[in-house]
Amino acid sequence: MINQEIARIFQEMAEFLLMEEAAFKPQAYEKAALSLETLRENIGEIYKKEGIEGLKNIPGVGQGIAEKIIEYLKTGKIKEHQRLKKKFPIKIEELMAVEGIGPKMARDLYEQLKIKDIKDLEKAAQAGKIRGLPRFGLKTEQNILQGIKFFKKSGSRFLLGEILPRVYEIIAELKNLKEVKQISEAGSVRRRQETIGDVDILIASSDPEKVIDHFVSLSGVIKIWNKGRTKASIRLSGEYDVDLRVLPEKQFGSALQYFTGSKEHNIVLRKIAVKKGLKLSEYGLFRGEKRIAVESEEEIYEKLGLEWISPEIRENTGEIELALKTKLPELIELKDIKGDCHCHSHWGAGKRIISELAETAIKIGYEYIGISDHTKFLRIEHGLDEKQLIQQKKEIEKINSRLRQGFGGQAKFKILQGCEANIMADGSIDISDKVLAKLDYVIAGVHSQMKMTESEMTERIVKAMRNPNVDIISHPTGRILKQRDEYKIDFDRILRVAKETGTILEINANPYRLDLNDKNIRQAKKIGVKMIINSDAHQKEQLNFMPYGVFQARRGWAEKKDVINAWPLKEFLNFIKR
DNA sequence: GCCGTTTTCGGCCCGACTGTTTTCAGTCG
Repeated sequence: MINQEIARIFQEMAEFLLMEEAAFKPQAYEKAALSLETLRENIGEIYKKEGIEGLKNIPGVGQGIAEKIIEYLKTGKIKEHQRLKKKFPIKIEELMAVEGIGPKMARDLYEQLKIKDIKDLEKAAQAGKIRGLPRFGLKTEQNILQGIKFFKKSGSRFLLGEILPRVYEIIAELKNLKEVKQISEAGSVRRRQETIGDVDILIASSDPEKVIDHFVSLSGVIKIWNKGRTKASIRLSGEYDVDLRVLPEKQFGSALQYFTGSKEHNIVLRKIAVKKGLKLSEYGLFRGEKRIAVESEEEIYEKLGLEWISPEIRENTGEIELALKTKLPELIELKDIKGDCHCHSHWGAGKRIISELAETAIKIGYEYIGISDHTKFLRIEHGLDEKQLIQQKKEIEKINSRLRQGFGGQAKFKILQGCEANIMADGSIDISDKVLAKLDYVIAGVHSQMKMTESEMTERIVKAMRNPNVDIISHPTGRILKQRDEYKIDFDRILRVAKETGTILEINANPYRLDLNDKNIRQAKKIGVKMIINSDAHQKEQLNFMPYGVFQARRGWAEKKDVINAWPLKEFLNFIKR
């Protein structure tokens, strides 16, 4: 996408300009880059429709940067960027990925040792050449080697789904201490980001020593990075790090606000504070020397003239502007979810776990569950054919009538029958329309031949959406976190056709998928395409993936009205095509 | 280079930590 390309160039220009010690320009370019990254409309379209004035309406884009955008649109490059690249022919992004290296150090390393990338850097450090440079020393050299080691084994981010359950356990255990007055996760975990670098936990206590002693002796600790008077860092057996900070009780609110971030969100809050003649930091909101808010986040936001903002949307992508006008969306909550429609019973593999899934769903408090097994094209998953689907339908009817008896004849809980059919390369579905029409709903998804061109893949999915029997598209972009990128698709077109045909897009709650992502969700909401949050459970325990889907939906600003399995079952069934 | 219910010029977010330094620049979150 062209927005991302230009954003990347501006980001790089910001780093180069820092190396040139330019004043204020770097921040300007960085701001423009960030703004383009989160921009939903295509920048080329904006220019075509509204010209340079349209570009200048983008926050952080003024005359100068608008002209550079136009230059890129017309010639495919930006002269100023070329000039900087020539002056600093280095892989700046790569070098800065090493912890402790920023633009200035990268510049010095290039100018004095001709270091252009990590390979050069490692060689120089190993040869002991870095320690002799001005403003560098032995310690810095060792830190660089350490940083390279970490960089190499990375993909060092972890899935929220891998980490959050453990965080809940740690919090529950620390809560048992009577010295712990308040406790919360902070940082990207609290914002429910898809992936997490490290975990931040905050505690309010008057006896930090005791709390920290307990913290570093938690089960599963394999390394203690540091243990201070009010903070400590540990590495857990999953190879991820947890930082703890212990604060005086009174400071908990401002510290929680500060350490939750995001950085971009906090920067804007601090600017708002400055404008009001105040100062915001982790120690509180101040007017001069006087602390006017500190104990709770609500208090801080209120004194800044804002509604309290849910952590999931604290990304400075428009939430602050809405909070100023008290117009924040009412984000969907887990308790709004009335049922789960993407659950596999592995019926074709001879398992009969439908009633177990139903029991689990009843325990969760759902009003219905939808069984949607794979279909015949996916042999390896024991996909069902037409005949098996009809047999399964009969069994589900039987279980449903038994359930009704259990509830004294009342239909308090219902099992629906769907399927997760395959969208073939040509866009057709691997189950006959006649049988599809007999099911309560039909999910269709791409499970093969994922390396098509953008137009091929888009047309494939569009054709499936135009099938009147297809209600829902599962994991619409196909990405698997840390493993595989999304398919090449024209998501705008998918959205337009979804809107036109009334097709529902899935928010797949599996922590490895989380597909749609937050940006997709915001786009869908804006266009008015409805979504459904499904666990994609392959065993009954995985029905508990649902919260991750809800977090993702919240990160995409989705409300109850946008998500059909937050509606009463009757409305849901009325909405789908049949 | 951007931006404006204090400004079209003069501002531009905050604090801790680290390593290298005798007072601070660079990096990070």
